[in-house]
Amino acid sequence: MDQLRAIRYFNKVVETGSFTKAANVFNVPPSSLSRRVADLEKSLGATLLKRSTRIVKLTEVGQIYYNDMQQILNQLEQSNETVRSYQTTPMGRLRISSMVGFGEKILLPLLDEFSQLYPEIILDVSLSDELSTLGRDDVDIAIRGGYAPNERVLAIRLMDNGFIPVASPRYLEKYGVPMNAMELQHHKGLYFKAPLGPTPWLCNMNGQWHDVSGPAVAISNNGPWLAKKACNGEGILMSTRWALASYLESGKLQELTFEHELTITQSAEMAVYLLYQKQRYLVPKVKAAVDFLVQKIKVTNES
Amino acid sequence: MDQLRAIRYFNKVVETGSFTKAANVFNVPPSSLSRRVADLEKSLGATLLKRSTRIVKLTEVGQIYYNDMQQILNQLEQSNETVRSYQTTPMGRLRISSMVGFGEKILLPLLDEFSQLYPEIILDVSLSDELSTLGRDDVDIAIRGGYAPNERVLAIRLMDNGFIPVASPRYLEKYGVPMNAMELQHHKGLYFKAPLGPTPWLCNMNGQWHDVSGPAVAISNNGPWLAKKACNGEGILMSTRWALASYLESGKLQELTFEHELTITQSAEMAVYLLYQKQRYLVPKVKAAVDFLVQKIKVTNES
DNA sequence: AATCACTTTTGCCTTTAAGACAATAATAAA
DNA sequence: TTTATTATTGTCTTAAAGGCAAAAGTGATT
Repeated sequence: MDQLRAIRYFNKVVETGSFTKAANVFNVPPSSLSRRVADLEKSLGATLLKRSTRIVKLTEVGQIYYNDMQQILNQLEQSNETVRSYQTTPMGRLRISSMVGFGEKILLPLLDEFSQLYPEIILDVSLSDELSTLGRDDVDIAIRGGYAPNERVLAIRLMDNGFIPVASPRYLEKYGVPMNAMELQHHKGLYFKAPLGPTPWLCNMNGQWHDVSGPAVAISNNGPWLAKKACNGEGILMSTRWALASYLESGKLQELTFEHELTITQSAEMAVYLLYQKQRYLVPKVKAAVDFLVQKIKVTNES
Repeated sequence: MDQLRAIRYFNKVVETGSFTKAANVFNVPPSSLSRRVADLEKSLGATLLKRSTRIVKLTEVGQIYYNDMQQILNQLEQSNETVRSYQTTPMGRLRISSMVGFGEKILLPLLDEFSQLYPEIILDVSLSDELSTLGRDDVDIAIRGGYAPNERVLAIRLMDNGFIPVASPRYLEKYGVPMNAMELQHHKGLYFKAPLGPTPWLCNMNGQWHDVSGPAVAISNNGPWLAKKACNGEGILMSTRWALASYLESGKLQELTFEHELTITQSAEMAVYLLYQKQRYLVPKVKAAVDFLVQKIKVTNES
């Protein structure tokens, strides 16, 4: 029995929920799938699918097996790709996932440049702040704020992701420039909502954490909208330096500095990380993109 | 092409270093392997093996591919086993790895009992203090001191693994009972050598770490030998409570207590952990052993 | 309750791919 | 150079998967 073929059939049946539909995908008659899946079940000594004429659904062990096989097929495909593309020119579909703010501001412009360098690479970019995206190896490169999820994944620190407080000159004129962190409690706040919740204004003074958040004027996960409000003088905003760079340069917003630095989390240092699977660095398209992004972003950031 | 079969052939050729030898394993003519491996190479568009009449060796990408495939075949086999043994009585080969001290003192006696409960399980026990043993999924259950290596592995805390200082009554008579940790520096030391190096006598006094090791009389990774020396009054020994239990009970050795507790490492709390892969808990033999060991050891330890 | 529509399964034949065996080619060692 | 060993190639046989049509099963419809 061609076990792998049987597994591929089985998986497709699960995905489509039908022998007939799965058979169409492979361009073979449904009878073939029926036989192969039956072979597989026989060889495992267990029923994987509960069939009736209308619906096909997984048994309990079928579910376990399906999950495992999905992962194995995935790994196998990746290994094959690694070998096939070994020492070839970068090409093919490159799946990149990034936080939306970073993606819009920094990644996409860089990728335009990247596309010109490697026209044979087809970019497939997803911007999302959901954390789950790298979960199941469905992406070649991910850009996230913080943490390396596991040992097989390599994390490269791209740039600082620390939040800084800013306000428009107009706002500061009207309400005064806060002289120390504690005073912020009496200022209007524009709060960025990160995937893990809103971002309070925190300040560590002499080993003690203080929440110095002022009353909220607006809360959103949309950075540009909050930035616009800040420019309008509607309140003080904490966001990342890279997201605010253009406003700071044009003078529409200005950074507030305090003796005791502000942050938005008590936990470790914030940074933007590029993540990829160690093994996949061998695939030319992945290597090209990792090298390109790291070089471009680090240079920009360190100059 | 039966890709999986080709991969199995390829892997065996790598392992045996010969098409002929590998062919004998599968009871097929060498020509079959030659053809299948050639098919595989063609489908990957890469040469995996550098052949000559005398030696067969991996190419660079062949090495990469071989590593990947070894892991994939392993996973596949485990998944198959999971399904096959689902809801059956515990049976088959169960591979257990343990630290030697713990293995001899505690694990092996328990396993004798376990064997009587589950006669269909064939035990395959390796005692070793090397850390690498769980590395590549070559074991069902591992028992180690500390740390859960990665997310797919589950760690259950079995018992405390803290080191306590002991000496024989004779020694204490002759050299005096040390009244505080600092005095230990003038006492003779028997040092256990853990896999990560020897185990100094450390003491944390008011937030400050002090190395209070005395001059060494003997250093070894063999606990019983050191214990015997301690009984002979040759010096003070630090070892785990479970390893010393019998000597303490018989009065051959007695525990030394100090205001500031002694340890052998500055890092986190020491404990013995039972490790296994989450998924594999579904396999009856693994579940049976995990449940049995946890229950037995926890009960013994908490009573 | 009976029929209908759709899907899976079974039977039978065809096609494809892997195994068997002998012969050939290649090469490291003697 | 010869020899012994090993991988490869050619040809045939055997095993396994595909194709097609008919049958069986089942949820939905009338």
